[in-house]
Amino acid sequence: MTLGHPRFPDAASEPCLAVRDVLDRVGDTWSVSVVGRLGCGPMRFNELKRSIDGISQRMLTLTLRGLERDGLVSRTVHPTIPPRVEYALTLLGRTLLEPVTALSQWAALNRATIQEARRRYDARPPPEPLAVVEDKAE
Amino acid sequence: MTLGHPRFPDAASEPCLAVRDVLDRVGDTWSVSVVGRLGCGPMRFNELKRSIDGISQRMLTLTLRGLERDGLVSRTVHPTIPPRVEYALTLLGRTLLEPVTALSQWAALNRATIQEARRRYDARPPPEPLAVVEDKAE
DNA sequence: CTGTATCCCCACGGATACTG
DNA sequence: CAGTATCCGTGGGGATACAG
Repeated sequence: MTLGHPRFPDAASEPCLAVRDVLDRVGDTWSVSVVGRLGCGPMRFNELKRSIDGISQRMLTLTLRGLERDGLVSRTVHPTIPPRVEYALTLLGRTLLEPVTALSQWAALNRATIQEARRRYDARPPPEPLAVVEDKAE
Repeated sequence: MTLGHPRFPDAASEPCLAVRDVLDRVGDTWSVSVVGRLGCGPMRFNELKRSIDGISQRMLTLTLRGLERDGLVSRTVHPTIPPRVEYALTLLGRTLLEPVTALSQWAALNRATIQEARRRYDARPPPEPLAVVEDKAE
């Protein structure tokens, strides 16, 4: 039953489905950034907004709501004037930080390689004009 | 310089940006599934298509092209009739399998918890009708 | 300060048909 | 078998304005 190529454990048979779950949550444009920032400690709304480059108010709210909904982030309102709302990772949210960090390290490590591969790929001549399509002078 | 709450290493200052890179590649609907399947060994196009539930021909092609472009997947054409094309993870692609698996394990482990959190969140009464809006009988 | 509500664009991805 | 081409719907996300 030995095969000619290395086999990983079924590291990806049903786990695949599980990954999609996480990615559906964390794969969007902003969740990781938010979780990342909160990984450094609780933060207020505008503090987050300022520290995450390019995020809109709307998206920050939506992202935070999503994370809160899934129990990854807690939201604490201090009923003062002006209002003060603090967001923080929950215990669950912090455990997520680990695999995400692993991913980020992989990314940091291989970013250059990937960009190079991409560059090469893009620089390839298109396969061929296929059949010469009789470009008859109209 | 001690603060009142646990601090993670800057696990997310610039790494954040790196993560986005990976997620832009792997965060889409199908990449992880494809990489996952290929983690079990090389496969042909339709073999992949059949083994990944719900993927369309178009998306399989696009996903494979993307992964190939980034040097994560190799594409080998056997010029026979009918054509035979084999896809496989490159070395780089295999290293990606690791952090992805970590993520999938996290997902598998916490899926139930998250769904429960989600259920509770959704079952919450809407904050309030705000101010009673004088629903005067028109 | 911390949001919600609207409008609007466009990229992702499905369905289908055609080709080497 | 292994794609490419086309059409099209949906929703993610930006910009802006308004509200408690």
